[in-house]
Amino acid sequence: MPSTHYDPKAIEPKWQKRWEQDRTFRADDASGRPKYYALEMFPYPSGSGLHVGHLKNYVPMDAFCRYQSMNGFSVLHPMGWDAFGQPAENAAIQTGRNPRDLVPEYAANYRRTLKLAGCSYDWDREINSSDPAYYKWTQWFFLLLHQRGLAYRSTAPINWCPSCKTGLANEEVKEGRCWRCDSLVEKRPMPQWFFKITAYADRLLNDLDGLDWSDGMKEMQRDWIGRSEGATVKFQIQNSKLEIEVFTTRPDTLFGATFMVLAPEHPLVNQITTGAQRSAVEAYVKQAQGETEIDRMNAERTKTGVFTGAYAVNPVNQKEVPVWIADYVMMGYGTGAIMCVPGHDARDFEFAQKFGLPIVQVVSKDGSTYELAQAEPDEGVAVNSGPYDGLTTAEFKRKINAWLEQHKLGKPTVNYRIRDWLISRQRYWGAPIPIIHCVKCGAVPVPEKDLPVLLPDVKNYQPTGTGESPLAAIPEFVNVTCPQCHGPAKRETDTMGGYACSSWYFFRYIDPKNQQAFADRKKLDYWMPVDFYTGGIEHARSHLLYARFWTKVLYDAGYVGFQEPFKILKNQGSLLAYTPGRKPTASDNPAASGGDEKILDWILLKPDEFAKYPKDQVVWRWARMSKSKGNVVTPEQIAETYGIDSLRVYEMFMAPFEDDVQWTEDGIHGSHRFVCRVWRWLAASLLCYDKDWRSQLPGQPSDQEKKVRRKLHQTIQKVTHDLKGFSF
RNA sequence: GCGAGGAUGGCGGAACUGGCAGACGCGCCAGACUUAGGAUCUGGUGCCGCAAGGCAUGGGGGUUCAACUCCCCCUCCUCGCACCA
Repeated sequence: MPSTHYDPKAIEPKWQKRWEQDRTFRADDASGRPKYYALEMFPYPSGSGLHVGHLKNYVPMDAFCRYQSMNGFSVLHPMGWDAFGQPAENAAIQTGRNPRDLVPEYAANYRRTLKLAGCSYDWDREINSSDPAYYKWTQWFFLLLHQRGLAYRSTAPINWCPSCKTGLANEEVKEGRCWRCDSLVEKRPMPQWFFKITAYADRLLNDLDGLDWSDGMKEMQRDWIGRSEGATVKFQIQNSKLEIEVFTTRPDTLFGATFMVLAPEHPLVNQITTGAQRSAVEAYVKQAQGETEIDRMNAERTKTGVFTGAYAVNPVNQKEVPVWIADYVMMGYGTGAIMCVPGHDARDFEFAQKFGLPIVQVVSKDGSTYELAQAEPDEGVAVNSGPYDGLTTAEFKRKINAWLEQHKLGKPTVNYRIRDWLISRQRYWGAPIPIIHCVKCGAVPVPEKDLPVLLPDVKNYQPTGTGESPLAAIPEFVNVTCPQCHGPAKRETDTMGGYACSSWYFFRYIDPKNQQAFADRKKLDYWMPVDFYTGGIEHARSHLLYARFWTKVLYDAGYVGFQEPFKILKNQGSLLAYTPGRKPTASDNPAASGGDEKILDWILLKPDEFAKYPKDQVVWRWARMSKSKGNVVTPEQIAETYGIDSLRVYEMFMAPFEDDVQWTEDGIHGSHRFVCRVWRWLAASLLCYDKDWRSQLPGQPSDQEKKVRRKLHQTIQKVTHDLKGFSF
């Protein structure tokens, strides 16, 4: 009989121990029950441990899993560690210790806190992506992609973080800065491995329609894939055999193309530039090279450019059009060259005005011609377009595409914004790329039987900055024989970026100890796909895109029978803590004096600074809870004062799962009182509980009894409805 | 600029397919218990009004017996992308 006094310190350890002993949350592969796979994005273990903000993700899913389990589902709810990659390695570098030693310590700490928080994980399935038994299969995936022609090596200018000293995928660059350290990213040409995610662009786009994800999330992926339909058109250089190919979404405006612009890096620039213009062009190219990505991408900037001296011929009307170079054209998109229609494109209009280039109207609202005060990008009726006058934009596009194709001057083309996934990292802490470079045979994949390629244990793991990973300094690792010709060869020394590990981890939970395959097919068929996935929105364009890509590759190769790994996805809001900071001064903002730092509007005060800082100048704000801001509350603290259940109630209840929550001590106090009240009420009810209640039911219930029963069922209905909607 | 989401008491937020607006928590008010209360418990609490009653879901219009919910216009907020041709 429970006491009417609520004593979490007696209740919670008792049950946590029981769960541990009975392995209550073990997922059964052969229960015969319908399955439910619930997953939270696995964390990278860091030294600062878990705080109550992290639990905002884990606790609601935990409650939901318990509910599903009580409803008869066989629930798979696993946990593991995203232990390879920059986050873990940077943390290790900061503490001056080896990530190999740190990861297990940190993981143990996380595991302890999650158990304290009462989370119902099947710990028998715990995984660690830096474990050779795990990364063997990460390497196997590399080989699978390689075998299917989806992994290739290329020397192209890539994103380079000068502080982390490694190449980065496009998805790891935010506003021109490194995702881990915020440094401005540079361009460096280096031989690197890429995964051909662009080959899956259309499928990644189309299959979004069937997913139960938020509109915002799907839209972010659509934007990132960036499909646009148009045409490629060839322009002949006057008095030359050379031609410039452009991509345009508006082939119907060809008659209004009065000049062309090439990106400064375009390979034809050097060949077409005339003697008179050479020095001006070279100076401009040099200047453009010195600019950072962030300068280049700034749309507010006024247009600059230089005439190459060359002219091209507009294929539809044979008019000569001058060819310019300008940095508003990006080499990485389309063909790196554009035809310019100043009448109907704002950027071209600005450029034409500045350099006195002709502006011709070819689209009209009503079929009449009039003076253009600005570019008119809207669709309409063709004018000044010879035989096409009077056609609507859509008709014109159809006809001109056919004409271009017939005369071999162009063709309908689809372009994507997404680029291939750069996977090489010049860093120690990752899965070695399973490739051997042989002078005779080229890049030879390591035979599957030789996997895993073990990451050597080294003292010095710091990134070198030379463009080579620290592994290049280990002769025993580097010097091998070629698997094909058995001649001397050298191992690839780059490692894979951490996103490789997280692109398939949800498969490994299904069969975490399998040594013959990444997971058993029967088990995959039972458990996959993930029914409900939660995690941070910051992975919208990276992890979630990569994982979908790899799943489709597995499907194509016949390893799985589904094409989408995550049916339902929700992104948790953050936990915000009221945090002291100060207003920045001029010296905090080097940007104002031409530096490259971000402009700051608030600088948080660490606890020691806060103690010294004049109180009347402190500015308080709600800021995301994090160890680095010094505003964390730990689950241990709350467990001590109120008990974990009060914390769990608070985190689930204070706002919808996807919204931010402001952490207040008053709020947790209220949740605690609520839990106390429930306990007291329940304990009191149990005093009058009659086990034999069924036989006591009256044949004809009184009105009072009917009311009680109605209320009971209304409550069941409401609670069921709320839980199913992940609303607490 | 483009795209997505949002706006409900003093505060966080409920309200499923249109059907009693404001669940629950904070705060506030009153009472109980106390030497004491920044503890605990009980009750009350959208706004105006003594009351009857009236007014209320960012603003304006519309559909409907009925609108927080659907449609149109506007304002503001948050997030994402941003010279992508």
